[in-house]
Amino acid sequence: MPELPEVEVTRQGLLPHLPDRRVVRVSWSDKTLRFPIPGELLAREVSGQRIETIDRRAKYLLVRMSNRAVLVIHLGMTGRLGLFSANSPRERHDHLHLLLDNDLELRLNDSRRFGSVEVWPEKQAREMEDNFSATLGLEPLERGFTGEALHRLATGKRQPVKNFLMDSRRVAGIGNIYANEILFAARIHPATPVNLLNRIQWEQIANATPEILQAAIKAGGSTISDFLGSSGKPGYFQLQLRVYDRTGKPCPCCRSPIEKTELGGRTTWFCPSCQRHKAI
DNA sequence: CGGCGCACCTGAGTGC
DNA sequence: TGCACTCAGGTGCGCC
Repeated sequence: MPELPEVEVTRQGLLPHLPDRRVVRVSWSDKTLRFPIPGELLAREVSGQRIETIDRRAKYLLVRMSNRAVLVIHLGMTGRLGLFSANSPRERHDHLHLLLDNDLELRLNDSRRFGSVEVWPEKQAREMEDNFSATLGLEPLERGFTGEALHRLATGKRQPVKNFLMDSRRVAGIGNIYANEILFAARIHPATPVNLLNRIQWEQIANATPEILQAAIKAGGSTISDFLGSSGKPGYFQLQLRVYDRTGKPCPCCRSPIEKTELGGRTTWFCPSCQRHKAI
């Protein structure tokens, strides 16, 4: 569900409210998310601590505590993280609650339970974060995200470029919606094997990616069925989607009907006329 | 190592 | 109204 823009919108929504708040009490459901919720660590490393800040790496939110422990939250397909009045009723599928010292409660709701909650204890946080980050690829909104870097990452690989963009070990934060949109913007067919892309095409991808992601963040993310920002408001970028879930609708550039296919087990949309294997 | 299929879950939508 | 079926924004495992 949430991809980089939705996770970033969540982070930015929480940022004005979390730093300097103390976590008064932590509670959690007994349901297993992707992993069991680490109750003992939450009680020991998070409860009672002050929140320093909230960062994002790939699609993970990193809540940094004053003792240097880190609460790591992934929203999976249906996760939402938001602040609520502490005495408001909890909802079905609320799995984690952090009561803050201003009578607000940070709550994680996740109906499908593909999300995750982990804690890096203060003593090992540094090492665990380094190991974690080492498994993740380039951040699309950071300086190193260049055509040249992408080209280098793809050398020796033959996977379809869409799968490459969605492979978190190479590129962080891009999921199915934005992979489709980025390749449309770059005018590249999603099935093109990465070894066939030339340097101009990598530049097109490197340029289109942050453009699309920033536009989505600005619009508050995409609310397809259930994404809500931390304020409980939906996003509006779905109104700007040009190929995702638009089978048969006219391409915004050439009016050809958008086509649907499957790649890596994920539904894939593209314009058969604007996105050809051999561009330029 | 690379790439694929599949499993993990609930809920919304569709068609009969 | 109800039932059966399909599909969904992610990730990581086992397997070839």
